[in-house]
Amino acid sequence: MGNRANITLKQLEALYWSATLGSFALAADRLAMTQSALSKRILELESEIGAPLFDRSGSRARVTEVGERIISKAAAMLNLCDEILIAGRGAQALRGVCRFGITQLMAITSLQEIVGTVRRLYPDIVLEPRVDALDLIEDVLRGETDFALAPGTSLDPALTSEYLTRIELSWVCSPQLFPLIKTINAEALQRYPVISMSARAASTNLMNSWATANGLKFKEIVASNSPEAVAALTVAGLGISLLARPFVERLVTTGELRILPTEPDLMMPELDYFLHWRKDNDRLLPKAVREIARPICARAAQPKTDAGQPIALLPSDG
Amino acid sequence: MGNRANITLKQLEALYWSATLGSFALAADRLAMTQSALSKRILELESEIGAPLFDRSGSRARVTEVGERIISKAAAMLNLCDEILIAGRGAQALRGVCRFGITQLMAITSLQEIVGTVRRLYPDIVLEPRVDALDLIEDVLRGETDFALAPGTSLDPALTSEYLTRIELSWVCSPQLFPLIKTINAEALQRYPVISMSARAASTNLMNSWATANGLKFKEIVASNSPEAVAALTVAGLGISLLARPFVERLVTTGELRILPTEPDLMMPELDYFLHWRKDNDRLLPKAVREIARPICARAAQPKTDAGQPIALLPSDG
DNA sequence: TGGCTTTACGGTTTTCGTAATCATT
DNA sequence: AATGATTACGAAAACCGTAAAGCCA
Repeated sequence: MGNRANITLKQLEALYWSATLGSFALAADRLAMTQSALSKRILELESEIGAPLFDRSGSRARVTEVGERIISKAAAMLNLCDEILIAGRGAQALRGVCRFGITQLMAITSLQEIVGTVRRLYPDIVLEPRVDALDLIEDVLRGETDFALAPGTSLDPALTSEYLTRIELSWVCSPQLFPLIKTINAEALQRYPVISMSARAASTNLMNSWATANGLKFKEIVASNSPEAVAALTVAGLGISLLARPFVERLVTTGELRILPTEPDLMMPELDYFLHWRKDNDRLLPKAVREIARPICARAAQPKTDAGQPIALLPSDG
Repeated sequence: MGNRANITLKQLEALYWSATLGSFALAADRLAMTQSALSKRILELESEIGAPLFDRSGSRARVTEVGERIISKAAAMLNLCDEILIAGRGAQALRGVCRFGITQLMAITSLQEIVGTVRRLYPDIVLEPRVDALDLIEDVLRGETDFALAPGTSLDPALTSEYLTRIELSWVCSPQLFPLIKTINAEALQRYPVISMSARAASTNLMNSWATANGLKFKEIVASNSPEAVAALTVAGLGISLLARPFVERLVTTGELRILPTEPDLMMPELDYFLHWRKDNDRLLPKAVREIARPICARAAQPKTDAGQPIALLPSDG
């Protein structure tokens, strides 16, 4: 008699996700179950453990100190469980959902390969890429996503950021405008409106600091959160815009956009992409997906032509 | 959908015990459940893992290679589960059964203190001491017991044996015989029958090799597995016997037995006690009990008088 | 009020023990 | 025959979702 307490792996998984997401509702969503069922699981676990794991005094449930100490052990157990499954069925047995943030650029250049590789190596993993330009890193920190493929860094010590690749930014305009501008300088920026990304997008920040550093001023006419929209508006000839080189490559080859040379002393800094994940996220499944995404993203966005020269295939019209 | 496989801690505990005991029946007994229920748990676990964990071709189920790889992970998970419980309720929360082998001598000198200490530190641990003189180490190797407090060593590499204490053996006889013998030598052994423990008991082995080494012969008249019985027969004056010093102390103080001096060149070797446990038994609960038993046994059997001298409180009668 | 958590309740699924069956020595 | 593992089945317990109720901003 009097054997092991009846702690369940399901309970521990509920604890894990409730803690990392900071909310029972989100955890229930992630675990594909009802808030009510999840709440009962947590309550039951607390009764088994004999101490409250969450502080419900606020509007959202916050993890207690005892809970904090337990979470790492719970995560280790869940990982061991996955390892057991792998020992029996092979690595292909990894099963579950991996949610990650990715910029539009990376989505265009690398997502297809990521998804394909994951499907091949781990057919039972379900991917949930969230394509966005904003808050990708914050989503990782909040636990919303398992990792992010995004430019820029964060100073948060809870985050690991691993360098992936450097992306060139290019000023582009429609072919109609091209003969009127020819090159980016103070005068051109004065004359033609700039179609930019949202203020919080990394490329916009970069553009602003570049402009400030060079004493340039420009008028912004649109701030969309979608690079596709910015590109479309630029194609329509409404203004010039600063976009990632790999992103505009396709439109340049079709002749819808032209790349504007920059005067040498106005060289635009480049955008550094990183793979971001929470240090405490050492679960097997997201780790496996990260390992797949890392080399693909590092490689796919490299300039495909030689020696970092600007792409030399502008169809010389006009 | 498609989340973690439904592996259960109960299933893993069933695997753990079935493997270490090498039998579903014994494991079911230890887990206080039916063979049938345990069999179903294992079957279910195998279906989750996707590979057979036991080979049922023989009469008893034997662990497969896959099973072997999984067991250590399962044990780690069970330990983490205990640690979680401890993090919530404190070390006192350790709950379960610890079964160990112990010799009669250690049972008399130390068991009470072991049980008392365990009850004080871990009120929910149930102890099952198996008092016996035989096969204590084999029981550990088979997984029947979690550890053993026993003399002698084993060469089995699966076993860890840690030195505890050295026990002196004394020749004793009844007070009626004492004036006729006075000292142990070849003549005395020729004349008086020896009441000994079973042939497989450590003290008997020691006695035989001692006799051989010294070219002595004696006639054995009883071979009991109970030192209590040997002592009783000796008290009754049926012969002389060789018993552990701490064991006969009580009977010496009551005057029921007398200790026979040994001639210096016939010094009896001493009996070395060890704490034996299986290397792969790293579960928290038996470890906690081992840590308690170790110092108690190492201390309690030490000679309580100074300088290894024979105890000097023989009531000098007749 | 609105988002989030807990409680109440009914129906489904899982789990367990008894007893019978199968297999190996 | 005897020991040990599996199957059948009925009862008990656990689990989940819907719906209603509390609770904090």
